[in-house]
Amino acid sequence: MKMTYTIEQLKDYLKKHDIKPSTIRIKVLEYLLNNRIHPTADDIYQYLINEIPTLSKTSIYNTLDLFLEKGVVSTLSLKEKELRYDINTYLHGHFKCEVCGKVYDFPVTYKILDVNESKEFTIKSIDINAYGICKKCNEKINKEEK
Amino acid sequence: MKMTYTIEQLKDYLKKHDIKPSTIRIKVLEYLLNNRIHPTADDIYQYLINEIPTLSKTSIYNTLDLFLEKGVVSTLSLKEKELRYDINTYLHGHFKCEVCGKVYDFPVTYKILDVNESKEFTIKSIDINAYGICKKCNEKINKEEK
DNA sequence: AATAAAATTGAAATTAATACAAAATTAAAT
DNA sequence: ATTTAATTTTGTATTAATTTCAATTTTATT
Repeated sequence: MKMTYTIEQLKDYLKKHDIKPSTIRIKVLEYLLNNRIHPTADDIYQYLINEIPTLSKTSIYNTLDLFLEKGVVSTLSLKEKELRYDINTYLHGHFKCEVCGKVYDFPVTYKILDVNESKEFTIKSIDINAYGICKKCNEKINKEEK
Repeated sequence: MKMTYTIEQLKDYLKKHDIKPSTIRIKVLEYLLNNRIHPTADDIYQYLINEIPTLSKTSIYNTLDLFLEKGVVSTLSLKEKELRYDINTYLHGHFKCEVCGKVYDFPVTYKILDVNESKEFTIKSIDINAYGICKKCNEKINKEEK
């Protein structure tokens, strides 16, 4: 894990989002900023239990719920049992490879928001999720077929 | 529930999708065609248990898994615990009202598929999910504020 | 230091989904 | 038509993500 943020930077990040910093909150934020893999609550827990031996799963859920409420993270729902969390709340799409399970980001242009023209709904957020096979897995499959 | 399909029509629908018709499959299909509310497995079960008293939840899951495999339904994942099922597999978006919980369809133009330009992924399906407040709930909120 | 407020923990409960063997039903073969 | 084989359905048990909530611990305030 790349360590690119100082404690002070992490604290400020939380404060700017109206969140009182605590050890767990700082560690969860640090994990999210340094591991942009759309982790599940359990991913975060499994990593941080090494750093905080008394850590409970509930604290991870509490922290993520707070982050969600304060707009620090968004959630992604990719037809899996587990919710994933994304520190990147800027408009972008997600692609899930059905072979390796990896989730990639992809750019989305604002024209998608044409949807918003409708007077029927007040849209607060939009998710664009694609499913298929990533380049790596495609190449692997092609090799095997030869 | 509007009854708009004959048993024969339902059977043909299944056969065309390479599914051997059975009582449960016909009833689940009928429910999906007549109740376009993006139901969960439990929604379907709760309705059909009245018609088939020995029905088991597992049969609903088996049936829906088969329908999914054969392309009769698609699933939607709306940040809820439960998966929803949609008999409309044609490209369209989903809007979930965060107040009343209702899920609406909305039209999506093909230009969204520009995403596909990317050489990185082979895209098999795309989900476009929006979240916010529906017209009805908005009007209700406005009334209460007066 | 005492008190109040907030955060964290841990155990239990909830529940959607899955696994799988037994039972029931349907189809095929004799 | 009866037996056999194949398929479908059922029911129980299990798994695992999330939630609930009271007790404990930590942090902030008087």
